[in-house]
Amino acid sequence: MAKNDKQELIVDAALEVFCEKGFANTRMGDIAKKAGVSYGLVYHYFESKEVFFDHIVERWWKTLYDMLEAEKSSSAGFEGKLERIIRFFLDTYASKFNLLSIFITEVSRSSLYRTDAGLARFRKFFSLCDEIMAEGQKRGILRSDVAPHYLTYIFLGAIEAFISIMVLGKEKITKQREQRTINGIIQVFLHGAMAQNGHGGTRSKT
Amino acid sequence: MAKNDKQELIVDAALEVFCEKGFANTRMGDIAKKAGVSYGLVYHYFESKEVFFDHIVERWWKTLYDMLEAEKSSSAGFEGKLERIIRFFLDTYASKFNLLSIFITEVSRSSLYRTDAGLARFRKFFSLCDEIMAEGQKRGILRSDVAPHYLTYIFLGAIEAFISIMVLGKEKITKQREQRTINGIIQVFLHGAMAQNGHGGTRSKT
Amino acid sequence: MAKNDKQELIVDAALEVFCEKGFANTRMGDIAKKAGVSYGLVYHYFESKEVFFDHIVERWWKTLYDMLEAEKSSSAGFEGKLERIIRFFLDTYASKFNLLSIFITEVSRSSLYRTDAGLARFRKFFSLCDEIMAEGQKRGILRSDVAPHYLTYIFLGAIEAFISIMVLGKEKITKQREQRTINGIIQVFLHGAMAQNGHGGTRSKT
Amino acid sequence: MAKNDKQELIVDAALEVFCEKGFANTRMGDIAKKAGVSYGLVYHYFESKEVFFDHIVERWWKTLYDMLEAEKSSSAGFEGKLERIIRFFLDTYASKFNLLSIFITEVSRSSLYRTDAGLARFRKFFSLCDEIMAEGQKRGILRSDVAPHYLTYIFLGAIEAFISIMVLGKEKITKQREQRTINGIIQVFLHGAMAQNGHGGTRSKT
DNA sequence: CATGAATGAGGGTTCATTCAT
DNA sequence: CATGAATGAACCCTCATTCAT
Repeated sequence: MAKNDKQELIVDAALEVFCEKGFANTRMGDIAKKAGVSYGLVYHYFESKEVFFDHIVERWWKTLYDMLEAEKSSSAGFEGKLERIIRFFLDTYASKFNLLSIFITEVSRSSLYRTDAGLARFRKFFSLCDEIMAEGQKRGILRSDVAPHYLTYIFLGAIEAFISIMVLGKEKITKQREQRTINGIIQVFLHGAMAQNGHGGTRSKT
Repeated sequence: MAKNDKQELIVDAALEVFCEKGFANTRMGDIAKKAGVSYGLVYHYFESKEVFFDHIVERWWKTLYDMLEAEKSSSAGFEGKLERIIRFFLDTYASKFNLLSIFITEVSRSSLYRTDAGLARFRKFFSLCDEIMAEGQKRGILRSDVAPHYLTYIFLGAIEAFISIMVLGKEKITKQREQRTINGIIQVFLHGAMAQNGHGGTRSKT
Repeated sequence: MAKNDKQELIVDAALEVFCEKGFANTRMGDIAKKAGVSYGLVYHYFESKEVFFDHIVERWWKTLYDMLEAEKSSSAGFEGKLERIIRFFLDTYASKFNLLSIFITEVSRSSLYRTDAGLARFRKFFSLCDEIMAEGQKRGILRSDVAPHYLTYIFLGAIEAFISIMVLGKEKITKQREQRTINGIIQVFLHGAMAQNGHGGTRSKT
Repeated sequence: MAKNDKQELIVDAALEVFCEKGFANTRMGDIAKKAGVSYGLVYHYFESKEVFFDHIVERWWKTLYDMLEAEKSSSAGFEGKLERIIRFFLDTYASKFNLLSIFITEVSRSSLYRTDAGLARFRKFFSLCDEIMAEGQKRGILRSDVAPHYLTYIFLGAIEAFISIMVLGKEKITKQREQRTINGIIQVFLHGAMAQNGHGGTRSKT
């Protein structure tokens, strides 16, 4: 446990530093200093800077996949799935800002991740969402004249844009704002941005 | 003219190398070599690697702003504006892949750009789009129960997600695919992803 | 102790190289090679070439100040004080040639030291000597119709000229020559260069 | 004449820049800019930075030698010779500060000048003064129990110390101060720093 | 004479990584 | 486990110098 304590200490420090300075500008020494451990101990646990970073990112991808898998398998209502996906990101923003910030600024489209492995991670993320969209189509909830991955791009793109702006501006999030954001995205995603289509105003004022 | 030739040569080489390797992994020597000029000449034109990169990025931001300003001021139909915005990105993808790739992977959310100046660039980009959306609301085309910047996030987020996937996968784009993408985004953005709302299938099969 | 060993090794090597080539023509690699350590170790102990040099120079100034402070506070005879000051420089010349050579050629009047801080160092050096001269005046030993700092300039100027010539010519110094030099400076400084003033020949033949 | 104009313009600019930044920190471009000429023109007149600097320094040495030769050959009174030597430096300080500053900080003891040629320049300077001192001894004015070069060191050392302090502090010089300085140096040099030796107060209050 | 674009060797500095203690 | 001294390859940048125009 003492072992894991130190290791966790280092990981937490890394999250902070990677978030604050970015991968390229983070020194292994910065992490050690922030964690309050010696220089070499970081190398005791992680063989290299890159492996260390991958370790962190990998954990995040897994969390993301797990969440999406859960929604996919779930028998819950479709709109609820969308809501939970959005809420997942917003909750993570509130509780693990560093992690989400790293994901947005260093991973999601970084040139660091323009390898086959990186592309694969990314595609799996979108694929899982595709399947949820396809299921929505099969259930007759979503229109079928648009390919499911188009729906995915629009839905995830919207979420990412929101999160990105929040991350870059280090904005605060409140429960109220969270709900407004969820409603806004779902409203427009499902019913469109056009006026007078008869459902826009019924749900909420965003 | 001979003067600008060399400088342009260097800029083109830089676009290629920055695109291929990313800012952090680009060596000034790589750029010089690719441009077929001496090491020092790069510094004759650009005082540092960072300034050089900024120069490139700044030109891009200006192009982007100009395009959005033009749409904002234009008296054209609203849907046409949306279409031209999307088309702008897709055309740039086709004609200046390197530039757009750099924008996506190194700029749009990069930690490099998490400065006040960087944030300002970003906000101006979103702001201009906000104004177009607000105008759509005033014209009665867009629903008014959603704040304009929400619409912006969804619209631009969708475009960026499309472009990102294309950039990461280095995908080819055809005229046909371009049109399908434009229609897809506009359809879902304006009319929503839901089935049986009566306008989805009329425009095109995507 | 092993720790200080390496550091001391590097400092000694630096003294040699700075002395031989001067600050501007000294390469950090030269120092490392001369010390028999790796390139990076120099930077482990000293953050930059300039800081390293300052560290060396600072130690020297301190030694100099300490010596002058000691003479100032001492209750010894005035002529003895002058003699010990001169002897201090000649002894340092014999035992730490490199250090004194660096002081003469790189510090004492170098443009490197034309900063406020550099000027302050210099003035403190002269100030301490001023006080000793002023004390000599108060004791009635030195003439009072000349400002003490004039006396300082002449006394220290003489020492520096001697040392400079020796440094530039890399001359050997013997005990005999040391004593002759001390006598020569003191004789002329105290009794003047004129003939037939009745005290020139009594002390020694220089 | 137009030719010499440009050349002189460049030399003057060089004096300013070398004085302000020192040899090592002066860029050929700085000189060109200060002179208001193009980069390459400096090279049209001076084949290299070092040759350029030598050219400047060489002119100074010649001026110095000429002055000392003139005093040596002159049949004027000995004390007048000393006075004119001191006055020469003080006048140069007033009229050609840059030149004298460069001499003090970059030449007189610089490691740049620790070559055989440099040492030779220096020795010739001292030698000429030696001869004047020897003549003073032969005339029976100066004491003969001290070797002439000792007298030289003390006399020139005093002058250099005065000038150095003035240069480092960029001090102003007035006619009055000039005379006081001359008297002070000559008084102490000739009659010594000791009190009650019967000639201190007769000349002036310094 | 005059310009300034072009060259490229060289130097200071960084920092991931290793390893003896 | 833990430390931090030690390594050295790599990279950005400088700037004296050349030369075509």
